[in-house]
Amino acid sequence: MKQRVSALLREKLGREVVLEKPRDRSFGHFATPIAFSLAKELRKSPMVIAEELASSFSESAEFSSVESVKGYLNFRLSENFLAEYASWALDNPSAFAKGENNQKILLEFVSANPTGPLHIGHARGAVYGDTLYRLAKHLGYDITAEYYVNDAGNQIDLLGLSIQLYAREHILNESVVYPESYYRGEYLDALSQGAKEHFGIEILSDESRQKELAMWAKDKVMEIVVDTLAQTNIHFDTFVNESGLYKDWDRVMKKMGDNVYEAEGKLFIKSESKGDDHDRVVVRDDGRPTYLAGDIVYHNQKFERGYDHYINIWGADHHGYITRVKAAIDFLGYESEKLEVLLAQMVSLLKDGEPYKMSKRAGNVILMSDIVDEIGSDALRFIFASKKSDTALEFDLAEFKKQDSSNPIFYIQYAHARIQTLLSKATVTKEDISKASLKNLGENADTLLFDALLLPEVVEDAFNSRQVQKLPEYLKSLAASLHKFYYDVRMIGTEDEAKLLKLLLVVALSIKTGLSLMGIEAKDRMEREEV
RNA sequence: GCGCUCGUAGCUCAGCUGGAUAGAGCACUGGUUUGCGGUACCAGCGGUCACACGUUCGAAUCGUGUCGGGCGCACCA
Repeated sequence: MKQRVSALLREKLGREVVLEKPRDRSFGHFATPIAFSLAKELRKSPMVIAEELASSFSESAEFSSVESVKGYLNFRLSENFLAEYASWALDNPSAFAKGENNQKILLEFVSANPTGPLHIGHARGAVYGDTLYRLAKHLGYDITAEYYVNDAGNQIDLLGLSIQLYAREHILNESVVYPESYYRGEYLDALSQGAKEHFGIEILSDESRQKELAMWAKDKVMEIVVDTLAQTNIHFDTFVNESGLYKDWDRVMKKMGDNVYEAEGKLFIKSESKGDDHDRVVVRDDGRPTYLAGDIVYHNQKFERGYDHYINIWGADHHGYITRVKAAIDFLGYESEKLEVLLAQMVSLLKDGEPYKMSKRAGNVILMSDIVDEIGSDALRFIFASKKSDTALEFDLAEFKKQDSSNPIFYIQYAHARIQTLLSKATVTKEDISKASLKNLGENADTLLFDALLLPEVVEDAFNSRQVQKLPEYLKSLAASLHKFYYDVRMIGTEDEAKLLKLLLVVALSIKTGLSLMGIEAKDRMEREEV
């Protein structure tokens, strides 16, 4: 709709025009303050310009009215236009709100180390990434969801060690002296039991076999990770293992040319010349590559695969890392502007107002799977998608267990279910409904119809701005409009039943489509809580 | 110290490509149809949009500075 209006204005004025939603719906469906910016160049008052523009639109079929108020230009879409659009959407539900972009995008997210289960911090990036992914797909982008598996380096050695430590204490009943850093958590129990069965009990105490143990275990951990993500409707198209990338090492270094140099027996990249604080070590003096080394070969491989655009979602604690990776991409001869890094901020949890502490050292990490068990995948997704990803978030678990309007996911689901209930009570046939006209519905209904048809704009805006919270915000307000409408207007058994139900179908379509873009399935009825 | 980021109602957060009286939910107070699920709806209460200066016809939104919170400043990942 908005595109249509924009296009008309562009045609008329020969320039892009800012369109906004008026705060007060009585002003119309769309508005633009264009007259203010024209005032200077035309040397006329904004009021006069707006008047002139308004009258020039009087012939358009798309608008029922175009008015100028205090210099603003307010557009009201015609019933015909809205009705036709809505009918089209109902006839082509799977095409509703879709777009026609064909850019190839590589979206990398989660990429948690395969050394333990996902915790609550990973969940935020996971939900954010998957929501972006769904939006992009819907808009027609050729997008690939990728998980980078850091299965090389210290953390993997540490995994082998940690399993042995755990097994020695709990399976072999030895007394163990713990080093400064190692992993802990319940999952080690399953891993050590599994290792015992797979390799035999000797591997649990043979230090020379730690690597072998770790390489086996990291695949098991990835199974846990993939499983947790699947619980939340998150799936990846591709997984790239860091360990498989080093065969290209020499070739990649050659590509970097003289942006790599040796000093003190180590290999550096000249990242300082690209705005970094100082040059970074890529290979240590003992020959072991650093974390950055892995990212260099990985990003080289990404760019060799040839996408139009790259998006990485990283935890906010990695933001200092962006410059380095971009520097490396430049050195490799690619355009680092094609890489967009989005940061997901920290999450802190409350339960009934009390902080829910997460401490790695004590091993009582809050697992993503625990939260899913506690409040369900839908609520988890909704919470994380509802907040701007780049601000720290605090939320209370208890709020999302409530079964009433204070719980937004419940509220939206209830709106959808309410519509289904009404449809099941209809005294008219499906055919009556689909043939019904959406005209002459009255003002309340027109407003609701317009709100429901806004989804395409919201989807596009949410993706383009990378602000996925716009979608849940929209769904909340659409649900509110629906509940209010339900309260104000009696539908079943009235003269207008067919057309009103058709209107509700449009609302349901929007809600259902919107929820599915958030990885949430719309419900047709709410289960009453047993009291 | 340097860099990034955030500071909007008692709480959790929207709004930020500058635009018409600053929004929602929670909490608190009070209401609601002799009707489709009251698992809902309405109203009230509550704000110097951290502060200052600047740009502009117009600033919560842009710029600079100050204060405050978070994160980062590894040859750890």
